Amino acid sequence: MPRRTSKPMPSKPPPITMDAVYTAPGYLFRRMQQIAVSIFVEECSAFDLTPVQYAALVAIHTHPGIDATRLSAVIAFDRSTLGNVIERLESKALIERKPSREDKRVKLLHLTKAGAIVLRDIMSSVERAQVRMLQPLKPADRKTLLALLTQLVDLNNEASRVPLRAEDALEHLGKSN
Amino acid sequence: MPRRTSKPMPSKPPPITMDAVYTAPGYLFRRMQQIAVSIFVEECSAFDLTPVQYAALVAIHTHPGIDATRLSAVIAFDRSTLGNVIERLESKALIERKPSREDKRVKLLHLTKAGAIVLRDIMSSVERAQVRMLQPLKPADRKTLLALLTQLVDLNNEASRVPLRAEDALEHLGKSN
DNA sequence: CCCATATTGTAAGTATACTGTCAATCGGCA
DNA sequence: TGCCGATTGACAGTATACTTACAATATGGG
Repeated sequence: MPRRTSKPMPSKPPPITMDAVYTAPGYLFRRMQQIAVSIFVEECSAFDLTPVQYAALVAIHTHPGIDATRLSAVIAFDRSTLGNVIERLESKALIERKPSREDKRVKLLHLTKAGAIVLRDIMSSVERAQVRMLQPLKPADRKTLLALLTQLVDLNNEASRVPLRAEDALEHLGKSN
Repeated sequence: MPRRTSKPMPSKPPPITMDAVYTAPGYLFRRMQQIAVSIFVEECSAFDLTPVQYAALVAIHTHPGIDATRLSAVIAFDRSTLGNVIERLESKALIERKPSREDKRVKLLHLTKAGAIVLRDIMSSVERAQVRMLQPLKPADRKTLLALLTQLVDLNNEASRVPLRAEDALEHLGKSN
């Protein structure tokens, strides 16, 4: 009697169903990202800031005088993408870009007064959005998911096109003007 | 002695650190999505298909003769976004769009021979990509994460701008030509 | 049967998120 | 010191992902 496991026969591939999409981690990550952005934008609609713009503001606040390349490493964005984000934040007068005196290539980033105020005021809305994303889960499950996700993102850091390099942010200290 | 919890004093907000970004679920979802796309594209580079295009191919294969609006509900994409995706798949000759006889507004979608072959051949690469995304976790943790994520996406379905409506796919049966 | 209302695909506009490429500039090494 | 390779910000090009708007078409109620 031919045992199924004896020799790897050129067996028929399984039929393709929607499960090939619905149960794939990649699909779930994409869906969850869509949902997260949607919730964020809704909660923060009064501030007209996207999640990406918020992250950039926080990073510039935390690292005043950082340049665009280092900023991209600190929040794990592509340098090209970040260029546009910075432009929009500048046109909304939330940040300033001033040329460095020591390196004529770089432009140093600072929050404006308006930027600091917006950042301070948006925090509670952001917090509400973050809570809402996980709300449907039981509290213990929220912790579990967050822990596993943190772990997975960290361990997969190098697989990303733009790995997070939080340490890079420190390099600009001591240089700047 | 003034108890901290007695009356909601106008207390100082906590200082803003990068943790306001790094520990936020929304940020982790975005990072994980970046990583997932990166791994998918890498594993499937031989096929020149994006994750979104792959999902569309599977759905059209599973629901031959579906129209664009119903397709968007089945894979939870925006209708506008899907228009461009369909265009690209058509220009690669992986799908066909033919006008319906009963409703002059709709265009019915079918895989071409080439599309069916690409879909069949890409499956193993897709599978490898999905495995790689979760690889860094222990097997038990992979199951936990996947279960929680599936649950969360499902429970948050309505929070998304384009909720998944898998049942919609059935409506086109019995109508079509 | 006719018209108000809804649906369908498409298009324009904005915002990520990448890939390249490029000129200006910088830094280290011969 | 002078040049070569690396870095920096900018730009062009592609692909999601959303918004609003619109014309063509369908449908149901009066």
